[in-house]
Amino acid sequence: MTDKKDNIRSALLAKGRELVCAKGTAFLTARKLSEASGYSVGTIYNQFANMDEFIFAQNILTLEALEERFQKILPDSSAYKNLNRYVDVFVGFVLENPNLWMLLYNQHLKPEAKVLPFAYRRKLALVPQRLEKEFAKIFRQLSRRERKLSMQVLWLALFSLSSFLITPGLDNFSALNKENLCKLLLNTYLGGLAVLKRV
Amino acid sequence: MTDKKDNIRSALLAKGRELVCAKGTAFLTARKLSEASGYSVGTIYNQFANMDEFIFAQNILTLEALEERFQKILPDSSAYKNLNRYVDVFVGFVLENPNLWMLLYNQHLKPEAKVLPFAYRRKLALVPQRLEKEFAKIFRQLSRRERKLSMQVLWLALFSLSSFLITPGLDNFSALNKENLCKLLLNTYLGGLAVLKRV
DNA sequence: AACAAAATTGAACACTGTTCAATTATTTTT
DNA sequence: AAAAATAATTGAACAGTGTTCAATTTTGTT
Repeated sequence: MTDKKDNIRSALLAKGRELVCAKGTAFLTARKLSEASGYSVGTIYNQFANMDEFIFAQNILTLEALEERFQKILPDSSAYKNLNRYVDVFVGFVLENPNLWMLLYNQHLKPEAKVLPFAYRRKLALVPQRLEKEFAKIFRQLSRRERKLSMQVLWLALFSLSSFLITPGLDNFSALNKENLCKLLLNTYLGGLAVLKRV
Repeated sequence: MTDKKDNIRSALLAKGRELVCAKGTAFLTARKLSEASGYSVGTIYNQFANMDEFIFAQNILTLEALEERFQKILPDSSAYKNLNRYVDVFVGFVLENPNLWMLLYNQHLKPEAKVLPFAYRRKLALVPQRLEKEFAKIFRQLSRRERKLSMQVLWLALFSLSSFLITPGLDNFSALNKENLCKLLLNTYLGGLAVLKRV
């Protein structure tokens, strides 16, 4: 019973993922998911409290897929190189899965979504935590507080910037490819920290 | 006739602005605007091709209000101070008008809105243009191309970060107030450019 | 005053998320 | 194996969304 329930849940998530990837976030509606999956609208609401919860479940899968890519990275002795590699992988993932990432990013901007679900927030926090480890190697002299702050600002900037990477509006910036956009931000910021904090 | 038409247009925009400011972007619907303004739904569509166009007209007003604040700034001899002042005013405006800014920012993330209207893009471009003037004073040695690139990255980072300033999700970052979040990004980035480009 | 032109209207259409009584399927008990 | 109890699934119905357009009302002209 729980088995079958999970199967339906998984099937819905898989079909929903397919829909989003192929046609975009606007196509992820209860009825279209119902049609595509073969399950009725009511069944969707049996498995998920509402469509927002469905999207959060989807976003957790997205973050897990990103984590998998991070885990494949072979660590270098240089923290700078590692950070650049992380950003590379991050941007690569976002650009390869624009619609899934849009689905994720949009949730953050919804005025209703006062507080993001715990499970989702936990998964999301894993990304900057990875960066932080390398970050700490470079800025040992900084106080714990200062380091955390600087890292948070960097991550927020990269994360929010990621939304623009998958927006047609960015196509004006033809001079610079999108991977380098983020790496320029990263390295300039790191350089600034190094000089301003005299590390 | 054109007079009255403009009056309706202005009245609709004013009421819509009121609605957004008071109740949030979700309350800006054709019917609610119709009720609040006293004009029928059809009249709204007589004045604006669709709700998106209404929102763009609204966003242009928002950018003009921001421009007004910029114009009030007394220029300093230090370009660094001027840039900090601009960011101060920018962040201040965003925080004082969170719902209007949300309305603006959201348009950029809509997958349908392939290309933003020319009039809107022009207004939006005015903001980084202001920053660029001060930016150029500091980084004279940089090539035109390099300067433009660095400036674009900085502005994109600040602009995208602005969306987070008005998101409840950012409340975790209690350590740092939101004004300083952006100024930390600004000054660290400027410091990084200065050292990396040996200016 | 009668006509012509323009502006305004709101019911109607197709869509959205969500609910919940009725149906169907499954499990348990007799 | 049949009957009863329980659980899962359904889709019509409700309230909301953007948008259209024939019918009405208002305005301007002859």
